[in-house]
Amino acid sequence: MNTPELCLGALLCGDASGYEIKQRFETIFSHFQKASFAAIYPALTRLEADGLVTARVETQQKRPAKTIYSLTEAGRQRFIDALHESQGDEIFRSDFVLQMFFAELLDADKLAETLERHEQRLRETIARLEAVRDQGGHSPGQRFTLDYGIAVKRASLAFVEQSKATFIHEEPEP
Amino acid sequence: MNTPELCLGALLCGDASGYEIKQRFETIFSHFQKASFAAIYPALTRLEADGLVTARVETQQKRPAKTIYSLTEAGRQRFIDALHESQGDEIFRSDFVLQMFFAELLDADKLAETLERHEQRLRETIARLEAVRDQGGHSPGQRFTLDYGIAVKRASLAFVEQSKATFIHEEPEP
DNA sequence: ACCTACATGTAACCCGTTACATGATTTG
DNA sequence: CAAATCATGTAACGGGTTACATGTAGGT
Repeated sequence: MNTPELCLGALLCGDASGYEIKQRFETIFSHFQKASFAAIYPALTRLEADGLVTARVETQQKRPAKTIYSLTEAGRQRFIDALHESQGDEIFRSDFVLQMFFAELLDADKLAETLERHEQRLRETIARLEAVRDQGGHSPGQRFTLDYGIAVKRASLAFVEQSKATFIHEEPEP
Repeated sequence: MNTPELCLGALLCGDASGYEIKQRFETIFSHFQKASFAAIYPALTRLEADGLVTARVETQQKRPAKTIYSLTEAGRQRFIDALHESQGDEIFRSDFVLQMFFAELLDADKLAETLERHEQRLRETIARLEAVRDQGGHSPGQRFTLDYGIAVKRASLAFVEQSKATFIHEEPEP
């Protein structure tokens, strides 16, 4: 799925501006999809030209005006079609795992930092997902994605914690 | 890490042709990095021009001649530097998780197929990683990446298997 | 004074993918 | 006899990123 299609998906959760769509990518979608402003804004312009969304401008006091987009019926259908056509492909690329593959070539310091940082990130991701989950109000599908993310990240964390000793040999403080 | 840098890493495991480098991406690197022929071959040409690898042609009977690349000391150092500079970034994008997020919009059939297919893929990946691991001869770092992959994929599989009942309601065969 | 949040956009660039082209040999 | 494996490459295209540009309001 490319950015325009993902924007349709984001709008299925309710009308939103480009800025707000980006926020959805940072919260509910954050652990399985990404999109930048530079991809979202042109996508929305295009989707409007194609009749898949409609736009209206909302002026605010004390805030810049924003353009709110709504799915049209065609847009809704387009997204559902795309969902059905999707083969469920996944992309995973990890420089962390690459670093560990070549752990023997890393300085002891860098190796320790790498593991530490990765643990940290996993803990942050888990905390963020739990926070979103605990807000409640999710459909079973949405709930699945949150719990799935939490389960997988927890397994990663457990494995890293357990393997740490193999790679890091505590030195007494001088 | 981009394709040229990854090729240096692949060559750290021993001299290889472009074709053989691709095979390394399909086996030992397969669960955390990807590279296509169309990215590898130009990368190798470039690396040679930059003095990071050397090339020699090896003729074979009954097989096309192949160009074997070897890391130079500069190439080896370049890769180690890149490893140290890496922030361990990860990219994960999953259309499967997206489909599950919108599970309520999918046909019962498509939903069942989606879950089934994902389970299948997870089992295949686990089996492939176990096969590579059981060949033995890996450094602790390499071993970590294999075991990490297996641990994470098993957790995913367990979660999907356990959640299946929530989404699929077995209908008696007509 | 400075940074963050809100809000939208463009231009240049990079990297990688898809598809194509070629050709021998082995396996089913 | 078709398909897969071995082996290398190019050309066109597409998609997304980085960086830039602009401006207000509110918090530290």
